[in-house]
Parts: sequence; structure tokens; C-alpha cells
Amino acid sequence: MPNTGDTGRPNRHPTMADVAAKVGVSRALVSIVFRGKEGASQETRDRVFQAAAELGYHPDTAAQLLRSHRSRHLGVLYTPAEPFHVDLIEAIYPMAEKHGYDVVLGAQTPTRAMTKAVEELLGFRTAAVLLLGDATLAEVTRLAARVPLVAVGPHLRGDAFDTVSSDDSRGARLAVEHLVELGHRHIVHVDGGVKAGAADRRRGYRAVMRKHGLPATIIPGAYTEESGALAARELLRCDPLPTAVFAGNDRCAVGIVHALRRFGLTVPGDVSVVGFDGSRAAQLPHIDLTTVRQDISGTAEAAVESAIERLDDGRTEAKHVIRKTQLIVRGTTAPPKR
Amino acid sequence: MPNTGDTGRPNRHPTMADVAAKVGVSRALVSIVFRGKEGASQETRDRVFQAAAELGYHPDTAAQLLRSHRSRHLGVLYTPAEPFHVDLIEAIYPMAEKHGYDVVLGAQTPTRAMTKAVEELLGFRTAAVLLLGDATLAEVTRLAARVPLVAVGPHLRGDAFDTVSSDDSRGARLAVEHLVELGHRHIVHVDGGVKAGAADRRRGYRAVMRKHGLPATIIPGAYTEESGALAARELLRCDPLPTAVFAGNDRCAVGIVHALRRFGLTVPGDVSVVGFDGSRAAQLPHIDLTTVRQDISGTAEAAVESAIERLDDGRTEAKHVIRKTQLIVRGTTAPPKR
DNA sequence: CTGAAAGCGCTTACAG
DNA sequence: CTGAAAGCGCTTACAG
Repeated sequence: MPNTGDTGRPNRHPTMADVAAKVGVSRALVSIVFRGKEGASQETRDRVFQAAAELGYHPDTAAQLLRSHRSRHLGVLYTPAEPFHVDLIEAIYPMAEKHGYDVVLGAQTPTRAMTKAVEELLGFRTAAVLLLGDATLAEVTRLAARVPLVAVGPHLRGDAFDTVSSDDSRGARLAVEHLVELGHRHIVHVDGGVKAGAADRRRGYRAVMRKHGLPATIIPGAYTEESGALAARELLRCDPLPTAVFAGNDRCAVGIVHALRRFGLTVPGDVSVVGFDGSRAAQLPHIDLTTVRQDISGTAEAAVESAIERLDDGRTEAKHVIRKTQLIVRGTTAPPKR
Repeated sequence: MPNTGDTGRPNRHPTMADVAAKVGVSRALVSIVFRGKEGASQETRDRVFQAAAELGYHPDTAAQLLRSHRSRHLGVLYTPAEPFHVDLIEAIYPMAEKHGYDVVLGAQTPTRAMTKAVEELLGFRTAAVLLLGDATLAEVTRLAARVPLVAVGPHLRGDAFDTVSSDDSRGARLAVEHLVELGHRHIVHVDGGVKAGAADRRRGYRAVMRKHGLPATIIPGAYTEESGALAARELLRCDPLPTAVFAGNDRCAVGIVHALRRFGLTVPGDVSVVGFDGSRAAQLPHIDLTTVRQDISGTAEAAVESAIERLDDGRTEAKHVIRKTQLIVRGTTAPPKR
């Protein structure tokens, strides 16, 4: 018995030829209709889309990519567990769409190194790659030799890739000046170690403290809630207790706030806390965190546009964009009671 | 002047032919080496990989997919902003890899509906789709007609798709029994509305309360921190104040804990709180949430294996897996003081 | 191992 | 609008 070809499996996708046959036109015409090119009457377009819908036809992305030799995909390398990255990719999607690009996500997870995620993206021949988060100059340079690259976050310079970063130093100064203006003199910084922007935030903190003749105290931290909770324990060992803390980022700040409250202290009554990022978590009503907001949609916009300029406008010189930061005063800062 | 073909752009990817030419072998042999098939000596393999590395060659996924007519990609539809989904995808990656599959992420965001993400995944011709989170029976059934489908989370039944869900009802009973055993009599449930598992968790709560002759009180909620914070305000209006709360999920529980502490109450001193999910957030030291853990890695494993069975073993009957839940007693529950 | 060949599902000119 | 044709970068037999 000959095989009928019907395996009963739902994954035999219809092709352009099926649609063409059903409508009674050429495959080329179907292609034209689906790409929205001129050369087909409105009536034909309607019939083609109608037939496609009935058949459940959708173009094969792999075939389109292969033949057109022109990817309309932006690869985005990100860490799913990083809330700030999630905020960024949610902003990247509409920006990419505006320019006619799709987004392909490359996830970096505990079991999946950056290199693995990169190879996957390059395997899909994405037109460009947006790299969120930390990366060394060597990594970025190597990647940029293979694909147009925009690094989002790290303060790196190079003429083979673009970057979009925030004015972390200025943001830190805004945060600390705010605390000083409220009357705080004993302000501690829980830093972000070697993570993106951490050095500049430290610098900004130190500069303001020096300017006001105040002693700088830095507790080593990281950009996580755990590190904030840990730092809070350190804080409690200080005598006298600092009246304010400038955290390396929002996640760290949230950890600090919760740990302090758990230990029976009030925020901002006993201790004021400022974060950094302006993440969604900071906005939650039970957190209501005073923070330095990075311009997330502006960053997403600049990153996508940098990629588009290289892709569609032929720009080849590097471009390094720095987005402004903004102090958002909310409920975790107040004048010191002591 | 003829165009040399060198545009100065870094995105002219080398092909298999380039590698073959460099090594001095046929393209077919390079293909064999890259797919790890037999038919090439160890020495040839080394030379091929060496040349590929020097050229920066990586196979074109689109071309492989197109020609082999056999996708080794699992599409995963998820919501980046949902921490529980992030925990799941991090577990899905290694499981998929174990079976020789790659993962393609389809993101559902505020600006990007599920249908859009689905079309993208189908455009890539992923071999199967794992659907995380909420979906209606109609949606799931329609999708399952086009691609082998595993729905993770929703308590749906159908013979066109597989599901993996948790024993939410039993989990809820474990949580509430725990509170009753501690001596609580006034236990409120902040529910998850129409979200996945919410109905079963409500049922479990009601069953235990009824069994012990206790009055059931349900505050309408959602699976978010905001809803928890909101519910905490409701709670404070209760007279007398309930001594324990069973939250619809961990995010909601975290919102409740924080809001209560912010209002000056202690957890578990004044109020005990139990969550649901066993998410990473619940484990954080400053939260230390008592919760009902869903078997995340077991769920990921079952979901991937269900897909693999349809793909590689030809299974066509539906399979509905229910994973056990487990009570994890941590620091947010204690005997009532009142 | 080689080498020629076919073909996956498309896009892209091109003559009619 | 059609129709035949070439080709994207691969995989997959197949004869040698």
C-alpha cells in the first residue's frame, strides 16, 4: 500500500503552492500578496488571504529568511530572571515592530551560558544583536566582528559596536544629594560590585559625600534581593545606625527595605532607602521605593534605532548613547529623626 | 569597477562551501562532521572544526530546518513578566537539551498578544509548542490542530492536546490543614480569580474549612503583588483581624506580607501567611515564605517528555499529567497568639 | 571518503 | 497578472 502522506499528525503545514492551487493563481502571486507588494488586485488579495486562512497557511520563516537573504529579525540576548531585562524587552518589542523587525530572544540561564545563547541567535542569522547586561570588552568586540551589535548597559567603548547606557554617575549623585538635602549625614552605599554601572554609581556616591565633607561607607553588594537582605544585617551592626542607604539597584533596595522592616525597623522612619533602575518592582504600592529611574523606553528606542541605522542606513561608525536618569521621590525617603 | 562583494559589514556569514574549500573536502563531508554522523575520520573532523572556527562558521539554522524537514525546536509560549514562567523555562532548557531539542521562546507581553507570539512560533515551524499559563479550551484546541501542543498549568481536558498541571486542590488542603494544625480558626483565602488553578485552590480551602466547621472567607484577588497589597488593606478592616491568610500564589503572598509589615504588623506574629508555587521569590531570606511548592523541574520534565513522545515516539492519544504539590514550612507561619 | 544531484519553501527578477 | 527559472544554505541518498 502506498503511503498516503497523511500521518494524522497536525504538523504537515500547508505551503504557498497549496494556497496558489486553491485560489487558482501562481505561487509568485501568493508571495506578492503576502509581502504586501503591488502587482495584485484587491480582489485577488482577498481571495488569497481567504484561502490561506481556510488552509491555516502561514509563511515558513526559515524559507523566507533563506531566500530573501535579508533577515528582519533582531536578536536580543537577555537574562529571563532579571526583572530589569524584562522591562527592557517589553519596550523593545513595539520599537522593533515600528521599524518592521521581529524579535528573537536568546536566553541566558543558570544552565545556559551566554556563548550558547549567542550561537543560537547567530544560527538564526538575526540581522543584529542587542546584548542586555554585563559583558566584557573582549566578548563584545568578538561578537561585533560577526554581527552588528548594540550593547545595552555596560559602560564600554569601542569602534566596532554601539552602546546605550545610562548616566549612572549623575543618577547616583541625584540620589545622594536628595538624601543630603533631607538632612542625612550618615549615608551608606550598598554597591553592585563589578556589575554594569556599579563603578559609576559608586563614583557618584563618593563624589557627593566628599563634596559635603561626609565620610563614605560602602558595603559590598550585588544587584539582588539577597545581597540587600545580607547588607541590611551589616547595617544593623553599625553603631550608630546609618540614617540612610543608597542601594546599588532596585532589587537590592527592596531586599534592604524588607529585611529592615522584618527586623522591626521602619522605612523611612528609622532608615531612608533609595534604589536605582526605576523597575516595575519599585512602583509596587507596598514598596513605593524612591529610586533613580533609568529611561527604559528611551533606552529600548535608542538600542533598536542604533541597530536599524547600521542595518538600513549603512552606518558603520560606532555610536555610544547615554540616556539621562531621573530621581523619583516616593515613600522610602524622609528626613532623619535622629 | 566590479563589486568585490566585500561590504565591510560583519554579517557576511561563511557557508559550508567556504569550510569545505578551506579544508579541501566536499560539502557533504562537512555536513556529516557537523551533524556528528559517521563517515569521517577523527583527523578530518578535527580539521573541519579547526577550519570552521577560523572562519567563524556556524550552520544556518534556517537552511537546516528547511532541508531536513525536521525541526529540533520546541516552541515555548510564556510571559516574561511572570516569575513562575521564568522558573519553568529555566528548567525546560536543560530538559529539552537532554532530548536533543533547542528551545525557541515566544513572548507574550502587554503590547504583544498570545496570537502574535503563536504565529511567530509557527512561522519558525517549531516541532511542538509548550504553552505556559492561562488559555481557554477553545484557544488550546485550535492551536493543537496546527502543532503538537502541551498546555502547562491550566486544568483543561481534551483529546487533541496534552496537559501538565499541579494538584492544586490537594496543595491548598495541605496549606490550610497546616494552619489549622497550628491552631488557627480564623483563616482567610485571597484567591486568584479565574487564573490557572485558582478554582481548585479555592475548592481545597473551602473543603478543609468545612471539614473543621470553620467559616470560609474569600477575598477576591489575583496572582500579583499588587492584589496582595490590596487584600492586606481589606484584611485590616476585618474585626477581629484574621490570624492567618492562605494566598492564591506566592506573588500575592509576598504582597500581603510586605503590606502587613508596612502597616506595623508582624508576620507570623500577628498574622500567618501561606503562599502557593514555591517560586524563587518565596525562598528569599527576607521573605522566607511558607508555601505549597509545585514541582517545577518535574513539570518541565513532564511537559518536554510529553512533546517528545508525540514527536519521536508517535504517540497521538492525549496525556494529562498531574504533578504532586508539597507543603514547605518556612518562616511566615506560627501558632496564633490570640 | 568524493561528487553530482535533488529538493526543502520560499523570493526575485523577467519575458510574456 | 502568469509561468518558468534560478537560487538561498543546507541535508540526504547514491554510485563510485
